[in-house]
Amino acid sequence: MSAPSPRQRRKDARPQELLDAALALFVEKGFAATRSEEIAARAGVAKGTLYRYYPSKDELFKAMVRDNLSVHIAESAAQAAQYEGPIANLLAQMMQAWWAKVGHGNAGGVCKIMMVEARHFPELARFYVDEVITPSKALIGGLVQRGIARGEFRPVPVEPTVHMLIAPMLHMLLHEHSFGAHDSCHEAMSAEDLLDAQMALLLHGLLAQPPRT
Amino acid sequence: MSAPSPRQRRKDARPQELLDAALALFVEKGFAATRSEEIAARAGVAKGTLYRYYPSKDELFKAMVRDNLSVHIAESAAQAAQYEGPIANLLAQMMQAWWAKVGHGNAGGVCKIMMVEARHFPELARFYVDEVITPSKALIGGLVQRGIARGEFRPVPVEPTVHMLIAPMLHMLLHEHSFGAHDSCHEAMSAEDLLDAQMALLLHGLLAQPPRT
Amino acid sequence: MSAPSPRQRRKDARPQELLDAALALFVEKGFAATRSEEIAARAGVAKGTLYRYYPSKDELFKAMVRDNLSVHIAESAAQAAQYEGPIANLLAQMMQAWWAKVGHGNAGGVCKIMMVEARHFPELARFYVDEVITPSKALIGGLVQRGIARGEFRPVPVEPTVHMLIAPMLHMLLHEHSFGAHDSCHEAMSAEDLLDAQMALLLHGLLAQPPRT
Amino acid sequence: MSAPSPRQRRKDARPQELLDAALALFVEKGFAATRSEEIAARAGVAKGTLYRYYPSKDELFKAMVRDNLSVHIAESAAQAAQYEGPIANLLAQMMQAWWAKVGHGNAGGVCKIMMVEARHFPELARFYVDEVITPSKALIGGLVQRGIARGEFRPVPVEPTVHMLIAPMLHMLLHEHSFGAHDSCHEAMSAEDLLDAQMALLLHGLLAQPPRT
DNA sequence: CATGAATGAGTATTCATTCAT
DNA sequence: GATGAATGAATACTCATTCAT
Repeated sequence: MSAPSPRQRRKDARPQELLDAALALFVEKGFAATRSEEIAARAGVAKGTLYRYYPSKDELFKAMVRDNLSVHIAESAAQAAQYEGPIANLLAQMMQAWWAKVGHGNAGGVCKIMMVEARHFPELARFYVDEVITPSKALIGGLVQRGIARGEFRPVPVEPTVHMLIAPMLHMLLHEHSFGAHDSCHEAMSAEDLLDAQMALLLHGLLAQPPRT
Repeated sequence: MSAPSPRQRRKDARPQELLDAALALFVEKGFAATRSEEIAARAGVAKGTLYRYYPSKDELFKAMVRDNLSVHIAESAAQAAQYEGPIANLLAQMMQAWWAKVGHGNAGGVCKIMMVEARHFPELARFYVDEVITPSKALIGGLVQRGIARGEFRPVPVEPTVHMLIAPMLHMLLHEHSFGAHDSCHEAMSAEDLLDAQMALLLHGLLAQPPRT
Repeated sequence: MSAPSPRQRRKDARPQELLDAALALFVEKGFAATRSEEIAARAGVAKGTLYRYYPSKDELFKAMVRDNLSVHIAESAAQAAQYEGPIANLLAQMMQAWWAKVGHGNAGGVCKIMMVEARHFPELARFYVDEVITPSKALIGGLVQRGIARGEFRPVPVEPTVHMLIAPMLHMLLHEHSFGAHDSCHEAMSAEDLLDAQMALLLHGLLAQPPRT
Repeated sequence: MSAPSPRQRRKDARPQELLDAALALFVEKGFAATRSEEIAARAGVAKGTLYRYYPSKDELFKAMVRDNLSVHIAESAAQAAQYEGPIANLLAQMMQAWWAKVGHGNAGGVCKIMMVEARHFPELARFYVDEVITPSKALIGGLVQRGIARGEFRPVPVEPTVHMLIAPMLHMLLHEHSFGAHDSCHEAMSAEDLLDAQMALLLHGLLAQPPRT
């Protein structure tokens, strides 16, 4: 019944604090170049303490990835199921939402780091494919099919269309994480505007009745 | 007149052999996780021999990247300058050619590894942006503008269109290098067919007078 | 109030233990020929532990030199300032004291090793010149001048006299450290007796009124 | 009967050229810090060629030391045996000659390097003691005794006197080689003048009838 | 539980030495 | 003989992990 002591509160928050620290540092410097002591320090604990929560650097990495995946997919799927109206609008809206919530923030770094470390963590790569990539494609693919079914979209092949919807965002994400400091092509346009324009371009090719330009 | 000795022949080939070994291993395992001795072994020489040709692992990495870049860009630019006819055809053809020559083979790994290691080699990242990314964008962007100018394309904004043309290929490349072993979505379609379909989709949105489907 | 744990006690003693081990080994085998692991082993710790205390072999060397210098100079200077009486006696006494405290023990090895490694550590060489050699010469030179001023010594040139006072001791020191095992000339006379005799000889040339032999 | 070809002449000179290169580099940088390739380069030959003349770096070092020792001792001994006149003059003259021929030039570096590397080359240390140190002491000691016998010197103990005659020169030699770049005390006096003054001081204590100052 | 001192396996790099040409 | 390409033993240093306090 007694309220949790500050110490207890602290302790309960530890795993998440470590995960957050790991996320930030792994994204910034990569897995190999991040020392476990740095992560502990950033989380405000001593080196040894980290190992009370995660038995190894590898396990911490896996936990960090799992913690940052599949956050928004179920959410988006539910949203999509309920939605009624033009699919094109929903797609555009979902892209913007994903960029705002995932792509832009640190969590987007997980996409990059998964790509980088996939070879080292095959188990995690499979997990990522099964839990993130495949569901995401299924979600988008389902929407494309709904669009075709309701006559909104032309009868395009689904898989390439899904790729065309996903690729630009992921590419922007990776590019910013890798060359953001060196390629200042985005001075003229914000990432959001760029996404919008890309979406418009794609939808123009997708819609059965393109808007008059 | 004297024929080069086998030893000499061997010596002349060494740098390229080391570069090839480095490419394969860096792509497969990442920079940090690749031991310099492994590279030497794969090139069929002893540890110390590597250092006769490249003074450090870092320099070897840089040489490897430089060796695999700027090979196809000038080539494509020349081809584009001479071309007369529908831009759409040229674009489609260039994409296929790039995929066949770069994306598919080991050289494509350089794109992945640059993305992965850019943070560790800022100097190299800048080089890559200046020598590869910027020229590539300029080339594609120029073609898009020619297409618009000759009335073939709708008056779309150039930059997002360039992204839409580049992203799918790069995304496929990275995806295959990272999750190829785990994501078997490509069983049904070959990468080439996928690219074709993506291109068709995009061009449909791009062309002033889309073909009747 | 809490007693320091054995571990803590150990930790506090480590730096000195490492310094002592380094002194012994560097003197015995030279800087380059001493492996850092040997030093650690001699101090009773593992390789890695050494690097917790000194960031590199170079820094360990520097710390070791600093730890063994400037200990006796200030002491001797104070002693000299207070002294009243025949300078000759003071000089003789100081020589004997220096030999007993520095020349004979391990600390004397620092003189040898500084001589040996000065080329490799120019910064340290300057430190040694400024902190040890120059003050020592100043101290001895001051005493010679006092001796001349009070009519005890002939009006000899100061600098050569200082050299004549210092050289024999240093020469003995270096000789013992280098050839002690091979040159058994000292069987007949102890180092102390030899020093005494050398001193007597020099003073005989120095004193305005030599003792009748 | 045919005159030796230039190539032959070159070959005959090789060992000495290698020895000279080794001397210069070992003195300048120390044994461990001198790479055998540097020595070869300085002698104008390739790395492998060095090993045709000396089977190892160690052997080259030993040969270099032997080549530079015992050059002037026999000579001086002969000179001393013939000499008639005041011993003090002979001693002063021998010191100056030794400094000019050995101490000053590169050959003097051998004294330093012997001191440095004695522990690593015990066999060489013994050789040095037997061939250089002991004969030198014997030569000087004999002169001191002659001086005493002919009433020129006071009846001083021989061994300490020998030390007092040798130490200043050796000390100057070592000091210059180690701290020459950092200790500019010799600005006011040349080494030769310093030696002269030291000698005068010592002789004043040595002579039965000191000159009136 | 938390800590951080201690550990030692693992790696990049150097350089004396060999030997095919 | 002379060369210099190739070798691999040797070593400084790092950092994930352990465990006594």
